[in-house]
Formats: sequence, C-alpha cells, structure tokens
Amino acid sequence: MTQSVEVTGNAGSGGLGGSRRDRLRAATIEEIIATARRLLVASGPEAVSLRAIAREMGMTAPGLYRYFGSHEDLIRHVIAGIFTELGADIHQAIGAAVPAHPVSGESEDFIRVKLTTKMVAACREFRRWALNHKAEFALLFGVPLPGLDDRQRHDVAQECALAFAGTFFALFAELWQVAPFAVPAAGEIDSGLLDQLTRYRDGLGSDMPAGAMLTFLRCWTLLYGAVSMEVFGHMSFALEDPAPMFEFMLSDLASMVGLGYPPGP
Amino acid sequence: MTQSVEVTGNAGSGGLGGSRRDRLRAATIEEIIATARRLLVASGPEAVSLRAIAREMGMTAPGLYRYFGSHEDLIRHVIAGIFTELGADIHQAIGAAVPAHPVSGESEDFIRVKLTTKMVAACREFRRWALNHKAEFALLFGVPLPGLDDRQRHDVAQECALAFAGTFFALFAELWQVAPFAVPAAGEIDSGLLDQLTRYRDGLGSDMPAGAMLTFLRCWTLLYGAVSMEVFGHMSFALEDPAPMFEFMLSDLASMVGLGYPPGP
DNA sequence: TTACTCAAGTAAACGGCGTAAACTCATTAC
DNA sequence: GTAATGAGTTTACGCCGTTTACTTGAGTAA
Repeated sequence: MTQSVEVTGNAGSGGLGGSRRDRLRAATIEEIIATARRLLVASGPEAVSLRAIAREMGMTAPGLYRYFGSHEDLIRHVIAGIFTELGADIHQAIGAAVPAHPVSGESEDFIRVKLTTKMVAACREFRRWALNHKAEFALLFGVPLPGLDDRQRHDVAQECALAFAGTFFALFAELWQVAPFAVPAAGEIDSGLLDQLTRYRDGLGSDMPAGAMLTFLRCWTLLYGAVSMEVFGHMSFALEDPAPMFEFMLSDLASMVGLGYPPGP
Repeated sequence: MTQSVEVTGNAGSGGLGGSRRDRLRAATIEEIIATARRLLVASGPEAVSLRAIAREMGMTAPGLYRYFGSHEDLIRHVIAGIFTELGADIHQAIGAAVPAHPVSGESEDFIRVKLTTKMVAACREFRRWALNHKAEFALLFGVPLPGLDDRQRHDVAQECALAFAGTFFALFAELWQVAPFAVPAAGEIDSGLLDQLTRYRDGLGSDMPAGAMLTFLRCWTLLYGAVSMEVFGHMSFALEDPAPMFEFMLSDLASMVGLGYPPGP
C-alpha cells in the first residue's frame, strides 16, 4: 500500500537533484516541507531543526523565516502534509481492498462483506502505516506541539486532521447507510454528550443518529489506543509481538458495527 | 484523591528550605529528581534541563553528572518516580472507593457491586490524575524518550511501569476470582497470541486463563486510548468536553468484565 | 599534625539549537 | 537610471547537553 504519495527524496525540486541547490532559484514552501520531512524520516524528530533543514537546502537558518513564522509553524505544516498523505494512503488502501466495481443488484450480504473488507483494510493500513512511519505517527498522534494546555486554534494541521478523520468517517457512514447496525439510543446517552455528538454530526453534514456518532468515536478510540500503544512500545510490557492482538481487536471493532469476524490478513 | 504522595515543593530537602541550598551538604538523588519533577509540573517538559535543575539547586549542570549518566538517565528516574506515585494514587483511590472492611458472609451480589465500584474508581482516578498531571502523563504514556525504534532495555522506568500495571492487574485478578466473567476461549485465540499471553500470565504468577489476560489487555487498550486522546487533545476535533464520553466508555469496559453499567461519578 | 585520597563539585569550552536585528544584493518597476 | 523589494546572509544572544580539566574541603592513615 506504499504509494506514490509517500515521501520521496527532494520531491518537487524540479530536476535540480542532489542535496545542495544552486542559488539561481528561490526555495519554495513545498521544498522546505519536503526537506523537513526527509530529515524527520531519516533521523527522527529532534533532527528536524531549522539549521539542519537550511543546511540540507544549501542556505542558512534565518532565511527560513521568510517562509515560516517559527520552527513550530514549519512543523505544523509538515504535520498537515503528513495528515493529507496518510488520508490518501488509507483511501487508496480502501479502494484496493475491493478492486471490483460495484455491480447493481448485488446481494445485501455481499455488500456487507465488501464493507467489512474495506473497514478492516482501512484499520490494518492505519496500523501498517503507523509502524512504518513511527516518527511521523508520533508527530501526528503523540504529545501535541503547542504544549498540553492551550486550546487548539485554527491551524493548518488541525484542518488536515479533520480531513483525515473524514476518510474514516466516510467509510463509517457508508457502512451505516448500507447496513445499519445497533447503536446506543439517544435516551441512553448523557444529554451533554448528546448535544456534542449532534453538533459534531451537523458540522460533518451527516444525518446519522447521535448514537452512531458515538460508536464512531468508540471505534476510533479503540483503534487509536491499540496502534498508539504498539507504536510507542507501551504494549511491550506484556506482548512481544502485538500483531495478533491487533487482529483480535479488529473483531471487537467489527462487532461494534454489526460485522462478523474479519477475514485474515 | 490528591494525596500526600503527590509532588510537593522541595520534598526531602530536610528543612533547608528555599531554592538555593548552602554548600554544606551534598545533593541527593532524591532531591535532584524532586527538583526535576517540580520544574516539569511548573513549566513543562522542555523546562527540565540539567542547567535549570542545577540552577534551582544552587549548583551547576556538570555537577549532576556525579549522579546521572545523562539527561535521559535523569528523566528516566523521574519517570520511575511518577509511575510509583501514580500506582500508589490509584491504589489509594481503589481503597477509598469502598471504605468499609469486608464483612464475612456478604452476598455475592454485594461483592460484585463493590468490585464494580473499585474498578470504576480506578479508571476514573487514572483519567483524573492524567488530566491534572498532563506533563507527567505525557512523559509516561506519550512518545518514549529513547526514540521510537530501539527495544526497551532493563531500566528503572520500565520496572516501575510494570509495577504500575500490577496495580490494575491485581484489581482485575480479584474481579476474576470473585466473579468470573466470560472471556475468549483458548481455541478462539491465535496460537502465537496465546503463547505470549501465557508467558505474560506466568511472569505475573497468575493462574487466569489466557483469554482473561487478553481481556485485561483489551480493557487497558481502551482505557489508554480514551485517556490519551483526551489528554493530548486528539479528541477535540469532535468533542469539546470528553468527560461524558469517558463515562460511556466505562460502560463498554464494564461489560467486558461482566459488570453492569457503572454508578455515576 | 601532616600528608594523602577522594567525593563533590566548579569553570571553561564545544557544538548545536531557535530567534532577532542589521545588512547585502540581484531582480523588478517605474 | 534609480528606487523598491524579495530572498536571502552575517552576526549575535541566550539557551541546551556534554566533556575536560581544575578546585576544594572533608575524612583518614602515618
């Protein structure tokens, strides 16, 4: 599932090649982000310094302030790019899981199986990507940059994060439309929570019941927990290889959306 | 549930008081760790520099190398201390949730309710502590220090993390012993996973079935996911106040161990 | 008492970091 | 032809972890 959107060295440098650019052309935001990304992948988060990026591009650190207001601002753009790429990657994985075009008149059971396959593929791809891109995953889903306390303001990264969530949500919504499953009734949900879920749903322009939104978040929590623990090594106190545990968790997840045990990988 | 084990300024300084110590007495490892901890709480993770710690103690940074091999080594000891404190804190919360001493001849239902209460109290306290100690939580449960790739070696922090897990596990084991619940049968579990679970169980000296160990880890994954997402602000894309969602997740968790909907907070 | 040892530091330095201010210089606009 | 501007550079400041070499005071053996 590793596709062309994934990071490639010096993306967009237009044939200049090599790590040092001549001084005939100005740098572009995209080049800077790509360079930062390359450093991140190659040498980890602490290697992504303004000085290192500038060095890699054959310029000096203060020059980067023409393009970004601060180091954090630059990193935020890197994050935004990674979110977008991850979304596309998972989107493609979903498509690749069910290669055949839909045929009108398919049985409901068949559609259900196809959706199960898609869902499972999306989750597996999320884990696979995370394990293959630990530094990037940590940047997106680990401790946030701006400090733990401040509210997130409108921000490139937040925007792309929302778009990424949309990738999963679209699949979930499709599943709900085609093969509705049991979700908590509105009466079972705390009224404050119900309000928030309704707002969230309306913001997404969906018409699913609040209980379905809740189930979406429950699924996401479970998926996030399992993948984060594995990537960050917080599961290793118990399991040396968490892969089969992830598969088991997928069945928990599938049962939450009324699907059977997922097919093997 | 905030108790005496929580961080207090200049813990263990033996009446010296103030931030500058005179040079009549050597520093102790405990003092250094406590100072680092105070900086962490007061000013966040990036404020915990050797220079800042030393400054706070009225000495210079290289002097700390008498006590720790590196900055990372020091932080690891800080982490170990926080794990221990968190374990004690949750242990106390469990005790406080069911204050009465056990009476022989209690009905099984009553015991069950008591255990539900304990379990829920432990989970709630974990969340409460995490939200009140975000920087510390991030250090324990966020992106690990040594980089994402290297295997964890035998280490103070890992040791204390294991002990911390024991706090939850003891409760889980008690629950299982007193009121066994349905767990996946050995036949339903992937054989590789089964092996790992058995090893993990044996390492803990327990005699629960592997399926119960699996359920323990499923519960922990869910709890970790919910709390991490909230503390790190990764839930705010959907919910402004994740508290009622956490309560709902507690009911998911309770049903996994055969308990009813938990009583309100 | 004196000499020796050694733990517990300090001082200075190295290279790296984010960032600010002032300056350079080629391209463009008029 | 000249002024303005974009895209940098130089220099500097104050942080950081870490290393090396030096100091100092307490304890100890003779």
